[in-house]
Amino acid sequence: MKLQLQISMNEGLFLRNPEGSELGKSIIKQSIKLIHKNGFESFTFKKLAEDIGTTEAGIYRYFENKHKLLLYLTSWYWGWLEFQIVFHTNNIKDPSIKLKKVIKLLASAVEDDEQTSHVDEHLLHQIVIAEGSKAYLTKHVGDDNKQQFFKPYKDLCSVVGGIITECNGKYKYPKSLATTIVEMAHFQNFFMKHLPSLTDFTKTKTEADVIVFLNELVFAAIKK
Amino acid sequence: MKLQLQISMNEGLFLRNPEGSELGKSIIKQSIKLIHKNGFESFTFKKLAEDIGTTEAGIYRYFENKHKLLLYLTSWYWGWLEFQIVFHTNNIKDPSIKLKKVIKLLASAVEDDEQTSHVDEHLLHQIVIAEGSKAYLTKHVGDDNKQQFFKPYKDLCSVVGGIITECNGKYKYPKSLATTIVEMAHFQNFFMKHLPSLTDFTKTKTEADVIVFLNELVFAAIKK
DNA sequence: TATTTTTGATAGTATTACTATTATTTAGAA
DNA sequence: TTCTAAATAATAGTAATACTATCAAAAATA
Repeated sequence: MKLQLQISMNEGLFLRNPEGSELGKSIIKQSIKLIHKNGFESFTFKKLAEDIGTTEAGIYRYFENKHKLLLYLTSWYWGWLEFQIVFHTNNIKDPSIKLKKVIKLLASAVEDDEQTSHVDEHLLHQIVIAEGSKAYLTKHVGDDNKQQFFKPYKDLCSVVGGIITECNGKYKYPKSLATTIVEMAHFQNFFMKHLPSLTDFTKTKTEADVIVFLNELVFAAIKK
Repeated sequence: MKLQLQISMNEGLFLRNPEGSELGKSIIKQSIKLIHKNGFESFTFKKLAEDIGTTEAGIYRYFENKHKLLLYLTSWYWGWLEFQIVFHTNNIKDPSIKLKKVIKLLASAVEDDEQTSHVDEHLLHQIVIAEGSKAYLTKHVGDDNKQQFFKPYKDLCSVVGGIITECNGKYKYPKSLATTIVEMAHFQNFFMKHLPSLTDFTKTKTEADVIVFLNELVFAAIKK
């Protein structure tokens, strides 16, 4: 049996649902490759169109602009990650073990998931590390927020915050700690790779170190 | 006596030193206002030139492109902040008190500093919160790093890391904790303002809460 | 006063970020 | 199978962006 994982997306993010056609799926697939390769700044719909073998206007029928596409990709990622977390922490009773699992999932390189054929989760994870914050670091963050574009991100943080509260109901900053974990899982990975002197992981340069750092940080903070 | 604080800048950031002329200083002054007002994405040299009353080509004589200008502004900010930290923690013996002072300086809204007439530190602080990470979240982060463009940021983190080590010489992750403090001081402020449900500061929405959160986080982590 | 440096004015190019139109292909319903 | 509607391809065009180049005027300096 082959299961297809479907992530429900905010309809405001696209003009036409890319999941609904072959062209749409190849827009997603190739945009991930292209953004990963050249970065979001130099990514254009024209280059994407050439890559796919369609026209610029063809892409615009699906996405209003490249920022919406970035929001789509990051939303997809956060939705997917929330599912991974819920799935992998299912049946775990002990909230501390759950939280450790979550940190591991957040800070580990992701393997490509066969359940979602047109999305390369490994590349997408790298994109979210390097470009993810650009989704909300804009002047229109307020408008985008009103349209619920950050809901998947918020939902994920909320899940993590919930587990923190399960660990220690008296801890006063579960949400802020959750966002700290999520952001730092990415930032420490980015720094380790590109500006290693900002981290303490210069020798090994492995995600495992980031995980230990985050674990110690979090469990010290919520210790009863 | 009026002291003028001069921050030494990496020469690779500009083509002509903006500190050296009136036009240069107004480029700095107005770019801060304009980026603060409309955000970095919609900021162009043309608009800046119109604001100042010079031409696009006039700006290009000082800065190669707007990314270099952003690097210039953020570098200036980190240099200035490092000075503030060294200055305000001078003579403090107890490293814990020092660290608290640092967290406060990092997470507090900055007042405009009269010592630097052409730079509005308050606006610049807001810019660094909202746009600062775009300075290194690029595909050319490696090249920029080779040219030492992130030295001021690294130096600041290094100072903070040093104080952490003073507090507890056995703590294994002083650098990563330092970058966590620096980044989160900004991110929590950003989230508080724009995506408040990601934080626990929804009622008061004040920096004071961020400071308490960071203090608790940091001192729990480095507790002996 | 001569000369170097800095600025202003103008022009021009390639690329980006779109919009619009029409023809062609494809897929589904009758 | 044929008709119809939807999706795509092909082409064209525009305004703005991100620059570069040139030359004259002004200002500073020697």
